[in-house]
Amino acid sequence: MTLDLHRCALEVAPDLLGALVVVRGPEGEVAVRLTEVEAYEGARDPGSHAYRGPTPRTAPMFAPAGRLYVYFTYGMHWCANVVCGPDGTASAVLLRAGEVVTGLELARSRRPAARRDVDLGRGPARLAQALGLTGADSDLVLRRGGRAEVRPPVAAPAEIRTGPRVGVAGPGGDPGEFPWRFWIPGEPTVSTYRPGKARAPRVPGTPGAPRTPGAPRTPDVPGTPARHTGT
DNA sequence: CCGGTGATATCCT
DNA sequence: GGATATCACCGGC
Repeated sequence: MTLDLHRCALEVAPDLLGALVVVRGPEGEVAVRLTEVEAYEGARDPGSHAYRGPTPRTAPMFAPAGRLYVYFTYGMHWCANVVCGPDGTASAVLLRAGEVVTGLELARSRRPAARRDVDLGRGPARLAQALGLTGADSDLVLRRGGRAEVRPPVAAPAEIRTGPRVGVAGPGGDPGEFPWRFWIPGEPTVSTYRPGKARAPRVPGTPGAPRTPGAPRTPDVPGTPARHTGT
C-alpha cells in the first residue's frame, strides 16, 4: 500500500491513521503508530495557519507535499504536521497522538513527565517531544531512511471516527462544518482534552455577556468533547 | 481548575 | 519602530 501525500488533507488524514512516523537522530530512533490526526485545508480553511496566506513561519505548508511543518505554541510546545496536497495548495495534517512502537527508552528519556507509556505521545506537543521534533525540523523533507519518514499502515484500522478539531476557535472549530479530526476508537493514546476556559469578553471593562444558552453539544464525539471557544 | 511561556500576526504610531 | 491579542498545549494542583 502506498500513501499519496499529493492529495488534500481531508483524504490523507484518515489514511495516516495506523501509519508509522519514524524519526532518527544521534541518540537513536523513535517510531510511533498514529492514532489521532487532524486535517487543515489551507486557504479554504479558517482554522488553518495557511488561511491568511504564506508567512515565514508557514512557508513549509505552501511548499510541495511530503515535508514537515513544525510550529511553536503556548511559549513551550512544538507541534508537527505532515504537509500534503497538490502543489500550490497548503494542506497539512496535524499529528495529534500515537503509540510509541520503537525507541521506547529514548522516548521516555525525552518525556520524563510521562508517568505511563501511553502518555508519551498522547497529544500533539507530547508526540512531537517524544519524536524529538522541533522547529529545526520544520520544512524537513520526508525520505525513506532519512531523518524522518512516514510509512503507510500495515493494515488499515478496523474503524475510524471523526469529530470536530480540538482547540480551534472561531468558524474553523464549527463541528458541523469542520469535523476534520480523525482517530482510531478505543486507542488509549487518543488524547481527551478538557474543554478550554471560556474566552474573556472582547471589550475590556464590559461585563461578560452570557453566551447563548443551549448551544448544541458536539454530536458525534463520545467522551471527547472539543474545546469550543470563541465567538 | 489554573498559570507558564514566547513566537507570530496584526494593529498602531 | 512598538503595543496588544492570540495561540493545532501541558502539567500540576
